Amino acid sequence: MSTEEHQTVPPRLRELPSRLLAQAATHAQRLVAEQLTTADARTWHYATLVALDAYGPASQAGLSSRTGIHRSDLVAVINELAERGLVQRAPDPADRRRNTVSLTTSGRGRLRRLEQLLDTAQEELLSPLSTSERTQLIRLLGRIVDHHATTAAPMPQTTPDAP
Amino acid sequence: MSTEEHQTVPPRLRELPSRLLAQAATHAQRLVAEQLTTADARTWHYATLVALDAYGPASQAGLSSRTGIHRSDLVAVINELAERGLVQRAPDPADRRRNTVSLTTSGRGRLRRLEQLLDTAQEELLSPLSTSERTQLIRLLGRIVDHHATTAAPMPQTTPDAP
DNA sequence: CTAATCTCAGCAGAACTGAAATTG
DNA sequence: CCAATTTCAGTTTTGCTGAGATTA
Repeated sequence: MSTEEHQTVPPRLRELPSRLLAQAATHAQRLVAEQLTTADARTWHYATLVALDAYGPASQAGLSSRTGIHRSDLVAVINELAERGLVQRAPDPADRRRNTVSLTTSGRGRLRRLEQLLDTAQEELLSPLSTSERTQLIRLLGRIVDHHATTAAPMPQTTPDAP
Repeated sequence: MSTEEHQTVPPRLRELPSRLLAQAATHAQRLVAEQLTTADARTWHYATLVALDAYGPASQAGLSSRTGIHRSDLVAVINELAERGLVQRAPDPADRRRNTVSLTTSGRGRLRRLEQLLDTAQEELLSPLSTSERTQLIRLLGRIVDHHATTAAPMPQTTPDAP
């Protein structure tokens, strides 16, 4: 979606929730990318580091479901993080199909830096809102996302209930 | 952004406003596209028809700023709408660089149909929210979008104030 | 044999860039 | 000569599909 509007836009269009979401998301993505670029990082890098920090070493499949990064794209993300010395990728001795990905010390440090940059971006994004409006917005968005994640949930990688 | 999450996602990630926006926007886009596809239409078709209905015939440049569709992409959109007999494209006699695009009768009828489909999609999207929560969400998103549209406003096609 | 994991190669949609052709 | 409009060709970015190789 185009992010710019310098002219009269029909109100019906301007107030369409799906369009407002698309535009707000575009601005958010831009602000986040601008911040992360200053540290030579991208959003997926941040998501991966957070997941590793929160739950410890994991296989790439595990990281995929914890971050929402597609299994196919994780390869490149881990490559980039490993190049920078932020994570370590080692074969899992218990199951040799898997790689165990773990956070290095400098990865943990980098995560703290990215947290700061992310905070800056969120602050810029939400700057027109008061504190209570921000929490309200987060609550409402969370309800929408939860509803459509659990409702329209398509097949997981491995059908979770079928025998 | 991946739209699926079947596992534990770190709370820090789950509650990140920029991520919530991205996911909500993805769901919104999917729901809207699903509806519009049943009438062989896409979001840009709807936006264009709305703008023509609201402000009357316009050049493609005018439609670009009223809908947010990139000038380059409007060509294809108008082609598709004209193929379906929903708009008419005719050279502007007053300024022969321009095409005047206008809504046909059947275009007006199609717009009413697309309005219904859009309403359905918005209803699905916002179904977990009460009426007052919906208006609250729209208000908050509108504030964010307005702020970043007027604040970070990059150059329009034609600089609007420079002499 | 079936299924999970990692990897790669490539597709599809969306938004944008740059430039040519025409006209003001 | 400069600017605006329409159009086209191509790039970039993103999430995805599909398949091969390896191991459980």
